Amino acid sequence: MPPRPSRNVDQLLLEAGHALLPETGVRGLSIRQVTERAGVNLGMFHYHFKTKDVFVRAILEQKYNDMFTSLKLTTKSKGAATDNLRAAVTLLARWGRDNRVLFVRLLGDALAGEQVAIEFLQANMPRHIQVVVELVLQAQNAGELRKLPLPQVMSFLIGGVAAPIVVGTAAINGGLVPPFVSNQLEQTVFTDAAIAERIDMALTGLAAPKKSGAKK
Amino acid sequence: MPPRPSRNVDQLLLEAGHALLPETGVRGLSIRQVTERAGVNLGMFHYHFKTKDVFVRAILEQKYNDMFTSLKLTTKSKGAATDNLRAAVTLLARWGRDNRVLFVRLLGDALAGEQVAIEFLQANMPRHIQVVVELVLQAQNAGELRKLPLPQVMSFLIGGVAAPIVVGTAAINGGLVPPFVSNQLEQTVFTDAAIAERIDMALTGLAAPKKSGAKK
DNA sequence: GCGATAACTATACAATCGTATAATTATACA
DNA sequence: TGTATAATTATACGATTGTATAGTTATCGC
Repeated sequence: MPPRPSRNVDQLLLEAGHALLPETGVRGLSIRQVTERAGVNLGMFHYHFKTKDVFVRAILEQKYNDMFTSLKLTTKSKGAATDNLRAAVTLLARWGRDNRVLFVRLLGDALAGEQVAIEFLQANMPRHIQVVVELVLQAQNAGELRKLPLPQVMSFLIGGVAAPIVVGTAAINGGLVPPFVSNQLEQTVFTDAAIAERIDMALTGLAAPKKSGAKK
Repeated sequence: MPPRPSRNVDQLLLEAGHALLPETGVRGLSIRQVTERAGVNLGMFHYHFKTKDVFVRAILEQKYNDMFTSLKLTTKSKGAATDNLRAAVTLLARWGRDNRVLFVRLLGDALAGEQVAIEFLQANMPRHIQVVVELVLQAQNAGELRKLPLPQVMSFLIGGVAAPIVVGTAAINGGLVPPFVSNQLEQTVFTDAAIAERIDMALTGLAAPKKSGAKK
């Protein structure tokens, strides 16, 4: 029973999908566009993946391995709680920056109600957020941070640290800003130093009204 | 020359558009859906508005009057610069909260590359942002805030204060969170008190390393 | 070389979209 | 009362979408 050998068209399709998805988002991704880019017959899409949902899910699953496996957050209990928190948030923020293009697109898709994007974020984000939550609680219990409501703390922290990356990326990708502003953004907002600075500022704002807070 | 009197179908269409746009966004807005909701023949759409772009622009223009005219920011030079900044940011943040549903949708549309949404935000946002920029510069020159790069300051300030509202709204609208979490969000993130708290935290983080910062 | 079998091609279907237009209707004035 | 005229209707065009399928092709074991 020897059939015709595969030309691995499914791989070509997935590669084209990886290239196109960050540009177009889920809703904007056209099957014909994918097959054309892959240099493959339209029928092969249905042959391998049946539906667009399955295809996108396959792409995101591969993205997951590229993105989330590089994000290893640990809750070590050594040292000051705030320092552990700072370390975790730093890792998370840098990871968001390094994956910002796809990440912003997924956020946009999820915001537009795209189910498959929502599911992906819902499935993969909370686990890592939870690490930060626990570190925040530790820092609060240690008296290093004020005991504000968790949603308030988390959204302020993530908003202050990560939102600059999101809006900066969106502005650059959307062509809203001229190139020299893009460079300025990258140098004053995207760098490790800028991230660290924002984290320090956020933690200072969240710090308990002690004598010396969490200044750098 | 007495013609047939109008039944003001254009008004009905605009009303339907106002109701649907925040739910669907620009791209998701279907002309047939609009006419159906307005109880009006499909042809009337082309008769009154010709194209979807014109229609959406008309809706946004009306929204503008509802939204932006209620936002009057002034740069008064009385009192501490930081206090003026705090007042302006407070107004801006409350305004964002009050218009959050449409606002988040427009952000999503713009993020998805929808031209008409981009133009609307580009045309109307910078003017109000500029007021904050100037107040930040005044506070920096007064030595009340550290002289960090403007993009860093603005994105941190707006991110920390407004991002919680945006993500909270998106989460609620997208049905990502159960109702009791929605209530929790609204009470710990959306209230005037919560906004004021975030602004204080952000300003504390941005404050010059003086003896006493901008604590409440 | 033959044939079984999976890979592949060409094409079509049904739905939805924005847009357009020819025909019909209802009115206020002559 | 007839008629000019704008408002309204019914319908269609062309493009694009995701999905499906009948038929063709190339290969390996025999």
